[in-house]
Amino acid sequence: MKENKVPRLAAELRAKIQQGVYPPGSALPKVRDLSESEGVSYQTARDVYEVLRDEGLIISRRGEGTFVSPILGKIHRDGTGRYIKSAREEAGARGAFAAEVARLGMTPGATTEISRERPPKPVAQILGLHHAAKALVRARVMRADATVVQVATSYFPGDVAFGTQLEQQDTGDGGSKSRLAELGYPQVRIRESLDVRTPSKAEAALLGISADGLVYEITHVGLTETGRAVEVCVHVMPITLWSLSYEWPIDQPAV
Amino acid sequence: MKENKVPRLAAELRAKIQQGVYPPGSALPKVRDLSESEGVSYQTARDVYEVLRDEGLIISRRGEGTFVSPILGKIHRDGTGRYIKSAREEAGARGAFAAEVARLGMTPGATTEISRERPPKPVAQILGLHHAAKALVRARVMRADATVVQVATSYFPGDVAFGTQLEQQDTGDGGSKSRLAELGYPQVRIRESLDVRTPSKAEAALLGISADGLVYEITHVGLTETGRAVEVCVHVMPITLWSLSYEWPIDQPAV
DNA sequence: GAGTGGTCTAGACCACAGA
DNA sequence: CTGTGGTCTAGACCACTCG
Repeated sequence: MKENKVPRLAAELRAKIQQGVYPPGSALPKVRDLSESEGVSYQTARDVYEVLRDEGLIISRRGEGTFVSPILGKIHRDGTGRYIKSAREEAGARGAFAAEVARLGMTPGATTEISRERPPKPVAQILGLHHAAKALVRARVMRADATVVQVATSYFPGDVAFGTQLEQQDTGDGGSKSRLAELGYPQVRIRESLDVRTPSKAEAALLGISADGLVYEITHVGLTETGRAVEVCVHVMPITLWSLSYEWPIDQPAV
Repeated sequence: MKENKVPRLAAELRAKIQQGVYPPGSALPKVRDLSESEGVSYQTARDVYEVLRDEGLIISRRGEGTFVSPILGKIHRDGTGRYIKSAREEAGARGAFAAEVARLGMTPGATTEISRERPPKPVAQILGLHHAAKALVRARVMRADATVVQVATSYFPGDVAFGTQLEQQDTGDGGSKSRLAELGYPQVRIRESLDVRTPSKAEAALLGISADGLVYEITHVGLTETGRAVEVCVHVMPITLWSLSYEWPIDQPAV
C-alpha cells in the first residue's frame, strides 16, 4: 500500500487548523517553506494547499501568502423560515441574512447599489419582460465581519417598481415583499432554483475565492396569486460557507 | 496579456463536446496523445481534462481512457412538487425519480437493499433513537440508463417499520409515505437540509466519479403532526448531474 | 506485457503585492 | 526590488485494465 503525500499532508494541516494550532485568519507557511520542511516538491506543497482551499479552510493571495479562512463553520440559510412571521421577529428589522450571520456570532453588513438596467436574459424571461426592457436592479454585497459571504442581485419590473420606495436605499419595514404587497402585488408563493457553478471573474474577486472555487446560484422568484413573477433575486454564495434548508407542508396521501 | 494554456485548451474541447464532435460516451484522445498533438506537457494535458472532469463533461478511467460523459444535461429535482397529487400522476406508479429521469429521455432504474442496522449518528439523532438502536434501512442505487446518478438511503424507526410492508422490496402504491400514514404516522411536513461535500470512497466508486468530484447531500426528513421524524432519507448525487428547486406558499405580509 | 490515467519531482518562468 | 502564489515543462515512477 503506497501512501500518497498530498492527502496525508492535507489531513495533518486540516487537523492543526481544526485544533486551533493555526487560528482563523492566521498565516500558514509559505508554499516554498512547506515544501522544504516536509521534504516535498513545490508543486506537491501547492497541491496540499489546493485541497484545503477547495474545502474552504484556507485562502491564498498571490504576492501575500496563505491564510486560514476567517470563517470555518458554515452559515445556515433557511430558505422557508425567512418568510414566516416568527422568524421575521428573530431577525428584527434587519432581515433574514442578518439573523443567519448573527447566529454564528459574527456581525452582518451589506451595501446596496441601485440602478435601472436590462436584466440578464434568464431573469428577463422569468419576469416576462421584453429583451430590451429595463428593470429596477438592487445589487447587494453582504458581509460577515469583513468577509464578503454573498452577492445578491434583485430585479423588479420597471412598471411595478420605478419611482417607488423600492428605488430607495432602505426598502422599509418588511422589505421588498411588503412594499410590493402595498403596490398591489402581494406574493403568495416562492420558487427557488438551485445550482452549483464556477464563479465569474467578478464574483470570484468580490467573494475573495479562486476562479475554480464553486458557488451556489440560487434563483429566488416571488409569485403573485395569478402566477406573475414580480421579484427575482439571484443569490451567489461560496459553497464552502453555506448550508441550506427548506421546509414545507405536504398533501396527506389518502389512507 | 499572457494566454494560459489550460483554460484555452479546455474551452476548445468543451466546445467540441457541446457541438457533438465528441458525442456522449465516445473516447477522447489519450492524455499523452493530447499532450503531443497540442504541444504541451503531459501534466498540462491532464490538467485540461481535470477541468472538464470537474465540470462533469468527461470521465476518466485508469487503465482505460478518457470519455465524454454519457449524461451532458442536468437532471432536475423538484423538491416540493414530488409530494403533490398532480405530480404523483405524472410520475405514475414509479415515483418522482423515474419522472425526473424520463423527462430527459433516459430510462430510470433502481435497486434496493433492505436491512436492519444502526443508523449513522446524525440520522439517529433526528429520529430520536438510542445510539445503539437499529432502524429499518432501505439503500437504493438509482440509475439513468446504465449510469448511477444517485444513491439514496432511507431510515425508519424499528418500532414503526419492522415487520411492515416497508421491509418488502416493493413499498406499494404511494410509497413509504402512504404506508407510514396507514400505520398511524401521517406526515404533514417535510424538511430538507442541503450541503455539498466530497464523496466517500464507496460513494465515488458507485457514482463513477473521482474522489475530488463533489456531491449534494440532501437530508430529507418526514415529520408528523406532533413533530416526530418518522422517515429520514439521505440523498447523495453528483453536483454535475443535478439541479434542484423548491416551491412553497408564504405568509402574506400585512398591507 | 502493453497501454492507460495518477502522483511526484526539480526547476524555470510569470503575475502580483508591498516596502 | 524582493517575496509571494500560479503556470508550465520534462521526465520518472506507480496503479490499474485488458488481452
